[in-house]
Amino acid sequence: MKEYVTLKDVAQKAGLSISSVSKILSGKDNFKAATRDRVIKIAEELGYSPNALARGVKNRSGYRTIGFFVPNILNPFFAELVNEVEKRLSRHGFILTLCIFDDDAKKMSDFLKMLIETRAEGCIIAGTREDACEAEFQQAKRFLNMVSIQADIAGIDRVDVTDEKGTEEIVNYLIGKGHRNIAFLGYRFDISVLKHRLNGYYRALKRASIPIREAYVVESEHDNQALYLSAKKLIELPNRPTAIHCINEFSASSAYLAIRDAGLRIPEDISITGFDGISISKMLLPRLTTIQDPIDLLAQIAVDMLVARIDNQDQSSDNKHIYVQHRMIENDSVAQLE
Amino acid sequence: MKEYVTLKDVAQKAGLSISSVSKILSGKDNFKAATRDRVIKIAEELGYSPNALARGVKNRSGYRTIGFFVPNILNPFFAELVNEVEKRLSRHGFILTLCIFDDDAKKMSDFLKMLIETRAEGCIIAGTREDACEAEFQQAKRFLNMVSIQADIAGIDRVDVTDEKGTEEIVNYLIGKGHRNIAFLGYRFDISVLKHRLNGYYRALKRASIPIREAYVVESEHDNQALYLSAKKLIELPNRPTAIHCINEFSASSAYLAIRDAGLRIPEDISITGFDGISISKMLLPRLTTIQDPIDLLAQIAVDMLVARIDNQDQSSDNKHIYVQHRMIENDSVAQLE
DNA sequence: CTGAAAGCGCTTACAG
DNA sequence: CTGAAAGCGCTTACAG
Repeated sequence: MKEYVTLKDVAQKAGLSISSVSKILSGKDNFKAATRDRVIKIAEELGYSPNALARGVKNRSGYRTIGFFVPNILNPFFAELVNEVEKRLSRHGFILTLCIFDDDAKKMSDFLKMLIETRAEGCIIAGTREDACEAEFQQAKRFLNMVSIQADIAGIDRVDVTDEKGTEEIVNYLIGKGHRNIAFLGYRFDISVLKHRLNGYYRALKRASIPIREAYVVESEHDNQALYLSAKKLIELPNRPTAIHCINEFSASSAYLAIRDAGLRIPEDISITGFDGISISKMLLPRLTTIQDPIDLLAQIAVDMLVARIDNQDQSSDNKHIYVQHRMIENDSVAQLE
Repeated sequence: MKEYVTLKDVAQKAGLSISSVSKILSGKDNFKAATRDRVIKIAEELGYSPNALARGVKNRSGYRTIGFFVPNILNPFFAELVNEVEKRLSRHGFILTLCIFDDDAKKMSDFLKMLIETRAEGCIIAGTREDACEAEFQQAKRFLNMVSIQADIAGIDRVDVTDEKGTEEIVNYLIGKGHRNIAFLGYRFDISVLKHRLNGYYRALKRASIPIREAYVVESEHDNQALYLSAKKLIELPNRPTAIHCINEFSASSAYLAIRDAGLRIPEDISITGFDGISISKMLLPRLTTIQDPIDLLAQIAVDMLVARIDNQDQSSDNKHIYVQHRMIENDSVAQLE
């Protein structure tokens, strides 16, 4: 550890008491301008920098930090979310510390522990797996203000997208275009958001009396390679689907790649739809028909709810659960059948 | 601020002294198993969580944090970098706190101040603007171990990509394909990395005795929209370039969009090249010919250098400057002229 | 096996 | 206008 100058050092050099220097340096003056200026100058010369830890022991006059849990950051959805959340938190004067937990429950619980011991003010949890660290999070509620963005943690404020309705709408749209062999790519049973999206898919099929085919619902890890292989598996099915709805655009982009590599065309051979509305998917050709969710709104609501809790403006004991409305964007990745 | 249980509370309930409880709870025992167990149980019941700030005042037995400065996180290059850096730091037992500074010098210097006051162990700086907060960074060297990734800060360890050579190589390649009207998209004079890339471009042109056209070097802010408009400007030039080398793939993707929207084809009407090798650019169709730089290596070297400084394994007073080798990836975005 | 005391760096009533 | 004293929550020699 590097050497730091303390109040004592400054006081010594200035020939004053520690408490006087403390008051001067934190602007709680009543001192002669001359001595004040002198002290400030000496502090600067010596390179004094207040010890935020010591300060923080007594009163949290120091820095206010918020932890942010994201499953990964390679999916641009989360990168955009981090961007929006950080921007807003820093505007409120908070520091963001990031935990990219990446399916590692130990990492999550270590980080949570650190937030508590370090007396952070709160945390935001995005898209965790179901019951990952559930017990730890429940305990942490006593110490930390918490809100979640599309994550299933009981008893905290929460903001969500209309996942089920959104998926239902776009699958309905596919059905309206004459598709009946519709696959569902990227499912993971342990992520609650995806359960809702899957439900939307089921509901749409049911309404149209289309039987559910197990082979059409493909589970997959959420990295590029796994998604690519899952898409490939779908394409090679004896009963190849005419449309694939992807649980998000990160998955959709892998599907594009797999379809292209198989020598097939979108949408002539296979139609594709997605979910999220992240900026990179504008790169996809043909343009992707998708469900857009407003990432900036998710971030804004989450941060506002959290700040209201921290400031005690919101003291209600029942939890908010806010749904943010999706919007369908029709583009060129879906063919009309027949 | 939430209520926390202290050692005193535990001691009281256990009928022991604070110091005894402290020793027991931090495992520095010599106590009867019975009393130890009792204390641990009481601590748990009460929900005791040690105050890391108080601990940290004396000795940094607590949490070790590293600050990471990135200009933005919407460019997947930086998202991937954050991912790699975070993964490695957490493996070394460090917490990452993130500053997305986004051209905001005030935000940078506030964050730097916070790192120092909070007694962080070091920081990593990626891709800053030239002389943004130069003075502050120089001062901070006294307190913080620092390394940079492609950023120009005097007197610290540094890792870079062979930017100039890489750009020269790919522009040479374009020239070899018969191109002479080659534009350079996405330049910003205040980012030193881009100066090196621009130099590579100039050198290649010079070697082929191609005169430099000012209109072909387009400055642009680095967000999607600005880049799109800059690309558009290039396309509409009376003397339209036959090839555009983009300073990175984030820019290239905007160029793709602009070209497509103008009703032109890649590479038949305009050839495109990029720089970085980020995963999303695999989505581009036709596949982008580009210079790949190994992001994981950049992160690894930066973290290793930083950790060596923190652990005092590296005490050398002269700074390392490591170059990581680029690699050209030939794909389908460049046409052979004539 | 357990505790009293001093100290980390700072702040904040309370005096003078 | 300035300082002595107590305290924040914890740790660590030093005693016993």
